[in-house]
Amino acid sequence: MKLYNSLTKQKEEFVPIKPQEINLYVCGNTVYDYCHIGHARSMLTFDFITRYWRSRGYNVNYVRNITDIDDKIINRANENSEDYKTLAERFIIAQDEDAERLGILRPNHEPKATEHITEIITMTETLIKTGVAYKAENGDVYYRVRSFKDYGKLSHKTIEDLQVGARIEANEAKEDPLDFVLWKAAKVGEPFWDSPWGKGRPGWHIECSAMSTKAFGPTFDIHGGGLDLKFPHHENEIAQSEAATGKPFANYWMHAGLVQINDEKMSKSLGNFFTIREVLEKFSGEVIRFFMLSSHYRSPINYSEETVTAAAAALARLYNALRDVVIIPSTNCSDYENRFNQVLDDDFNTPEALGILFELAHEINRYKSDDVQKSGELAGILRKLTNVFGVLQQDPDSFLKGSISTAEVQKIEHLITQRNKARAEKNWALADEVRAKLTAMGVNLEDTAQGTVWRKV
RNA sequence: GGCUGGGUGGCAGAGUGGUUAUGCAGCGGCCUGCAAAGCCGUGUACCUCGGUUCGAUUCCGGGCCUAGCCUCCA
Repeated sequence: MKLYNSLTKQKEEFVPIKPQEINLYVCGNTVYDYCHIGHARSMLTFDFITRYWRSRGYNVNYVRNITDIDDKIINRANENSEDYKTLAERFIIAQDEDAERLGILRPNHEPKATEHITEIITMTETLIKTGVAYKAENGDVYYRVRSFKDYGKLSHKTIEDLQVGARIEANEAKEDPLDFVLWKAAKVGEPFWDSPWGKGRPGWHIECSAMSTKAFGPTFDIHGGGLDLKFPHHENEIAQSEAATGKPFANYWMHAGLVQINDEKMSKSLGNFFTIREVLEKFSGEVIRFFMLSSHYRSPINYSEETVTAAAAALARLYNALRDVVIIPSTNCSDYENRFNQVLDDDFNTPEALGILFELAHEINRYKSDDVQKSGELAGILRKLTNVFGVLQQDPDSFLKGSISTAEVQKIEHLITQRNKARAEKNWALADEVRAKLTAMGVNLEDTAQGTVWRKV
């Protein structure tokens, strides 16, 4: 298995610390709003990776944290005159709903920052003792970036590089503009926890260091997250954790590419984002999944109605291949499966794996009419492989017909009956007229040997 | 300005030192009352300039363009 490691900027042979066991920590969301499709991409990427490794027999311990205390949460709660905890809980529920609709499996563990205050304080104390952190006059505790000699090893920046761009903000009590906050002194009216430095709350970066260490110990296999977290968040995590424990932090770093809108990064700060629930009004979760997995996880992906519509058409082709085939479950390892695993073993090349799935669909279609056994077996393989993608597990007919009301189905079927009657009478004009009506309703007809079948386009 | 990526056919998107990605769209054919779906066939695609090589889209160097990071962000 080859894995691209952001730390070394190379594909490396992946060797877990314990054979067949993988400890994976991924930065989750700050829960102050609904998730957008950028969050979806990150969640989907690591969901896929987890599913794939499990299919290969690895025991994956997947931990994805929840940041439930943060400036943005506090601000939003104030705006709403709502308790920060209530707000966070609300959006955690929303996130779970969104994830479920995208077919994202629950991680093994979802630690919350507010449940790790003790660990955070302990780690911060250690850092102060070690001399890499200090309490400033304003009550904040900062990390002394220059004290960590490897600082920049993940983002491949030097202290000098960073210095040029560093901004010095007013009211900051840092020794150096590069330093970052570990503990924030509470302002009036803000939620707080008691600490050796007074009432306050944790900085963002230390949360992940504390939670990952709590979950896995000082060193673990993989740390993941969106590419935008590489600097400063992940860089700071390394600085904190390695200074505190004296041991290497994560062995491999994986970063998911960003979702773009019109070739520009989508983010809340730019205001050009779509929430998962907005997108789900137009497309099914399965289509979104398929869309996200159709480009490589490290590449940027352009979200637009056109690109997702194309993905929907492609997925429909796969379902179409499965329609009217008696699927024979695949038990042994086929050639297709070997190739499939081979490309995925190369840093999760999902687009190439998809190519194999389409090849399979093509073969199923070819054998459909004259070798039912063969096409059934191939269909079984297709079903097995797409299970890893988390798509193509529905009944083909249900997928192709979409989720529509029984009343509408009845209406459609009534029109089809009408048309078939006209066809039997060779009244082509009427038949075509009825079909035009159905087309207008978004219904596509296929007259097959077994009768007329329909689907939503 | 510095640091990372990327520039592939109409679009999306893999990959490779010489031979088909794949999907959508297009074109011709089969099938069909006509369609649809499917099948068969079909595209002188690899930013640019040099270098290495028998041969480069693929390796190396320069240039141009583009995205991300350097500030909260999946």
